[in-house]
Amino acid sequence: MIRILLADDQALVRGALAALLDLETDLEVVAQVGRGDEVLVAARSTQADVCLLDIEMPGLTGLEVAEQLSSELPGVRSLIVTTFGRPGYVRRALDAGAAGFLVKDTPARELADAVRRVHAGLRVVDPDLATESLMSGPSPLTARESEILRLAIDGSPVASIAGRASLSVGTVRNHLSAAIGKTGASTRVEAAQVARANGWI
Amino acid sequence: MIRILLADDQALVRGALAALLDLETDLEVVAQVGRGDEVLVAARSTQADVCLLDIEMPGLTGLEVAEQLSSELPGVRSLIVTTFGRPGYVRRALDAGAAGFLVKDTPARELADAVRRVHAGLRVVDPDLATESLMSGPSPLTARESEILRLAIDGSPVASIAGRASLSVGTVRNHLSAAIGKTGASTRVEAAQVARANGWI
DNA sequence: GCCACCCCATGACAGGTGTCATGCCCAGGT
DNA sequence: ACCTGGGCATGACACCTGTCATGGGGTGGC
Repeated sequence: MIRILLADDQALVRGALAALLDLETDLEVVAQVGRGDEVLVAARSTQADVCLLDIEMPGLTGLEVAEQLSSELPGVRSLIVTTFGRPGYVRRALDAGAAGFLVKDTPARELADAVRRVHAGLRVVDPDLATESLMSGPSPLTARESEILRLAIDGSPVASIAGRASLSVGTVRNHLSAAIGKTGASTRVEAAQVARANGWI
Repeated sequence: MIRILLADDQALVRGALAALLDLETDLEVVAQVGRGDEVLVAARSTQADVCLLDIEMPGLTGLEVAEQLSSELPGVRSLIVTTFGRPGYVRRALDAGAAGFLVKDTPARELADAVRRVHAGLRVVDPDLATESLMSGPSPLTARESEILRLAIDGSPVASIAGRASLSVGTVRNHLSAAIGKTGASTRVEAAQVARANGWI
């Protein structure tokens, strides 16, 4: 019997996935949490074998949780299950020690198999996504550029970004200009969206 | 036996919801589709009683589908089930003839009840969302302003927006300026995001 | 008919933005 | 020690943007 922990911030999706997995006789959902920072303790106390992690969660992201799990509970295997198939996410997930990566529009019947494969020690990655991930190499952005882009994505003026980043307006403009060049965009907002679409931020 | 049609673009979520609903003895999922424009024919051919509609789908949005259903198949009742609890969405959903509105972070056990209530002819609306929807009145934006904001949300420069809208740059700037004023934002991108968060676009 | 409201457009102006050149500091590699 | 590359900053410049005033055309309500 494979013991599964479900982490997704949408209760309805969480419950539905539980119903789906419980249909399988060799799978058992032993815990459900709605926040990233609740996964570790729940995984420990319920002795879960496999953790299904959404990426976008309050508290910690699924990627951060995967990292936490692989260092704190190396026996537990993480499977990222997320809405967004951003190329960079796959790389970051595997770097974080996740054993698999599925997008939510894979057929429902494949989920149980993916869990079994992950539990058996195999890597499970959406084939389309894997190739796409290899195509669009690693992030070309420096750490600072990524940080500034995250602050720029809401369209706030440069002065506000500079304030939040505790940098001068000129420096922020330079980082943004560099990011705009690297992403092929023509405004900072476009650049931020390109970066997000690629999973670079 | 209540006959249910599921429309959601994420196959995994769709399958999981089907598993959840099929646990109930009085409910039966008779069709699953991944696109908005496939709902009508599927609902007709399977004689569905209740349609669970996600809002964000390729083809047609759930709101458009609800409108279609209420005019073409008045006997079929629509229940909007979506990730985003934007205030304006509730109003638009009910205006479109939907019988209910649920966000995906409601507890899983409530879904079956919601389906039964909708089938019984009752309205089902998330209570928090209902009040929030009443608080933030209808959209203050004119049709043109909404259209321009939709084009502005990706951060493209005004000239590009003007081109796509077949308007002069000055006119676009005026519409944007009006929208910025009405939304309380300070840039067009912020204004577009405020409008999206409120379900105005 | 008149008024209110919206759409479209133009022009002018202040301030914001992206680019570029230049320079300093610091860490890592050779 | 030297060089390279990133982070940080300044200043200058052209261009883009948001605001405002103004005007013409259309539509619906009184």
